[in-house]
Amino acid sequence: MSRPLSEAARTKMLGAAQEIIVADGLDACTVDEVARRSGVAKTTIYRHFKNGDELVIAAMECFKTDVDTPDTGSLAGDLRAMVEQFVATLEPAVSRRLFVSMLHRALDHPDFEQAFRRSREAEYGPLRRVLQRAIARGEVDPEIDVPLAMQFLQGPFMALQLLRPDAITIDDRLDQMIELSCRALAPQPVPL
Amino acid sequence: MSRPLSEAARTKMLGAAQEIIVADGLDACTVDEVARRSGVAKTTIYRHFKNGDELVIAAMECFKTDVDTPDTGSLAGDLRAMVEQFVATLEPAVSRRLFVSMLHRALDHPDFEQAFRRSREAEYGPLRRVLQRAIARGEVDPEIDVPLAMQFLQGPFMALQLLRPDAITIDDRLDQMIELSCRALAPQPVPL
Amino acid sequence: MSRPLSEAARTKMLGAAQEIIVADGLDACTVDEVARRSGVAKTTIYRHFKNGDELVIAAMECFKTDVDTPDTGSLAGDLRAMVEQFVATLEPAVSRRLFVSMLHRALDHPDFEQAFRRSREAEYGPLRRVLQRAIARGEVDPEIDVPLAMQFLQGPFMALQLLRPDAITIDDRLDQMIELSCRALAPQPVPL
Amino acid sequence: MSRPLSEAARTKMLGAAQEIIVADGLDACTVDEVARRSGVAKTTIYRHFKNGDELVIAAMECFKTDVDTPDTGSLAGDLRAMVEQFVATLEPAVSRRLFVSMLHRALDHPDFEQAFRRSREAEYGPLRRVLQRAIARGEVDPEIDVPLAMQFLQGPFMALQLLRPDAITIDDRLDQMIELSCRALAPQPVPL
DNA sequence: TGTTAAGCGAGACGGTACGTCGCGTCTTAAT
DNA sequence: ATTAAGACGCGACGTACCGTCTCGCTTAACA
Repeated sequence: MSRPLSEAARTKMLGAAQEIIVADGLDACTVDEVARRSGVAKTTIYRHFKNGDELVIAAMECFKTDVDTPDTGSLAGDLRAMVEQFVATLEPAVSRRLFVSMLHRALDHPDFEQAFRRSREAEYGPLRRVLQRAIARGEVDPEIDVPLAMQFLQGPFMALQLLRPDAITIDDRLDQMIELSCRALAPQPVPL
Repeated sequence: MSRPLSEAARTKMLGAAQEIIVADGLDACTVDEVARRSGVAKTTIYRHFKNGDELVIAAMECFKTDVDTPDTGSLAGDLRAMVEQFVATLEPAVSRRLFVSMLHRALDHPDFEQAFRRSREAEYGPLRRVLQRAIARGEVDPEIDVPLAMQFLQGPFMALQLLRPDAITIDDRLDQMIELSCRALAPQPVPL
Repeated sequence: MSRPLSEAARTKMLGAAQEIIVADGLDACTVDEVARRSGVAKTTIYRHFKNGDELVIAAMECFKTDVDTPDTGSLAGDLRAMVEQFVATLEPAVSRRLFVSMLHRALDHPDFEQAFRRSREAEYGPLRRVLQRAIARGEVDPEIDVPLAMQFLQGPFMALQLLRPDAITIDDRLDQMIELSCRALAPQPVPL
Repeated sequence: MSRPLSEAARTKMLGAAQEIIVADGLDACTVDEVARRSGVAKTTIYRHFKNGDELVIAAMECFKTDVDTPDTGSLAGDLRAMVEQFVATLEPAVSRRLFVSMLHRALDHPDFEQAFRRSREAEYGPLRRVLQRAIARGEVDPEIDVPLAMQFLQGPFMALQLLRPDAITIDDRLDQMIELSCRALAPQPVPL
């Protein structure tokens, strides 16, 4: 019966939060700073979110974009297309920062843990579809354990993303990696 | 005419720092807390280390243990042995925390970035030797790009460690993943 | 063609305001609190008064009671009667609070300054009449400056009211004070 | 055995507090503002004073100056000298503000009540001595109740200070009022 | 008797102060 | 000179009010 929470205020504060996150990282995204940058009063922020963490999590959710399910006709092509989309969506250095920061916060804060998990799920569907199509095509061993295979596919990519400060680039190295992954999952040749 | 830095104090503070790190994580390891727990004065800490980060890094270095180079006769066996040693060295949940925290700090602090890199290098030698023996045995494609192969071996393991809150356990899943990794690197069967 | 301001609402809010003022003092009489206690919405309050100050001032005006002009036949008797009426009108501790609070607000807010002045003028008329009758009776020096004498009469009373936390009581001290005041205003004996 | 509270910090914050008080009044003297103006951190202020009220009270105490006991040979002269000193010490408009504000805060806060009382006691000694000398000289009725007389001397002056927004000035009005006060306390002429 | 402008209740909004916490650094006093 | 203790500046936190503004419902005056 009373005045609803202002959508404008919410937009402004989430916008500011996202700016801060992209520019200076998750840890710079404090309630005070969001209030300063957005012009929204701190009290108002606390009306929308019960604490600073919730604000940050909400801002992070906004980064989520729908992940397409490519269909290039080959597993390698599909994987490459997914990486390309990933890279196109967010500056690789930024996404690396965010990934690490989320992982870090998730260590101690269940809310972040869940948010992180949710954010990863967006990729699971497309990847699973890609994988299953590859199985159907006979590119992948039909007896493979799908969750395991998915984790296996993500692993080298994640190592690349995390351990290389220069982050991911679309290059030969990536292609080689994808090729190795495909080979691992390929149906075993029947031993003579 | 002056007094050398007390080795006893150094020992106490590093010990306390390690205790804190294992028990509550890297972020709990502040100068204040180390002073509290060790009984060593903050001033003293700052005499031994130019700032809190250095203290933490020094404490982290102490965790480093020599990584053996196993020789079981097969790549899969060697990899498994390495994982087993890794798991035996430090509680998996703890090592996961530390890995993530280091990664996080490395984002902004070059000192941590270097420390992190150094800590990883301890594994590179043994892993490289294991890999090269496998090449010699003909288990791995001799034309493989070694750095790439290493990243590829570490990747799935890292994904397992990071994305599973229950951390790594030695089980079938691990074995399967090792098998996939080996298969990825195996020489290509000569097409008929 | 529209709806007039509700008299009922006005009554409720002024009533609540007065209750608060008497019970907890002027500073507790905020728009929020009046809204809470009266059940009238803040909006409505602001529709009746352009701001909280006006509400408070209006509530204060309601306390004003006509001050009688006593006629006991002597200046001392009249003064005492006035004090008695003053004390009977409002709990001394309360009137002390209000006096001080009004004085305080008057420091910065001209509206309160005027309200305070108006509230004091209610006493001026009766006091002036009492004084002039005393002059007529020969109790007071006919050449006295009337405004000065009035302020002089109020002074000790005000000191009593302000500086004694236990506020004013009708007692010997008061009688003595009145006697001294009368003596000061008495016609000077002609020096021989 | 540890580092003592910094006298420099204390000086800076009290100085800033006094500046604020004189310039903008007691109510503008908030912890935040003192921190801003003095450059002293808010936390440090709370190390020196357990809350904002204590800071304000401490700042007020600094205004206290020794009140001289004049000796002009007549009660009227002494009173006038005291008023002159009072006026010379602090801008009348400022002292009026402070007086009212202190009175106001004293209503609800015992700490301020005591501070206010203490601040007034500085005048009591000199005034009492002046009064007693007047009694000795025969200017004042020797059977007078001293506390009553003092209140009586202060009262008209206080009325002047409080009720005149233009505050006190040294002028005829003041002289007349002093004369009335003296007359009130004068020994009663023996009735024939 | 239906329309409609305004009153009305509820509470969101921006603002400012509060007092707390934890950090890394710096200073004193004592060993 | 080293140590212990803790003050210092900084800045985020979350809370409490304040006065104002905005919503959506209701109601009273007019047609």
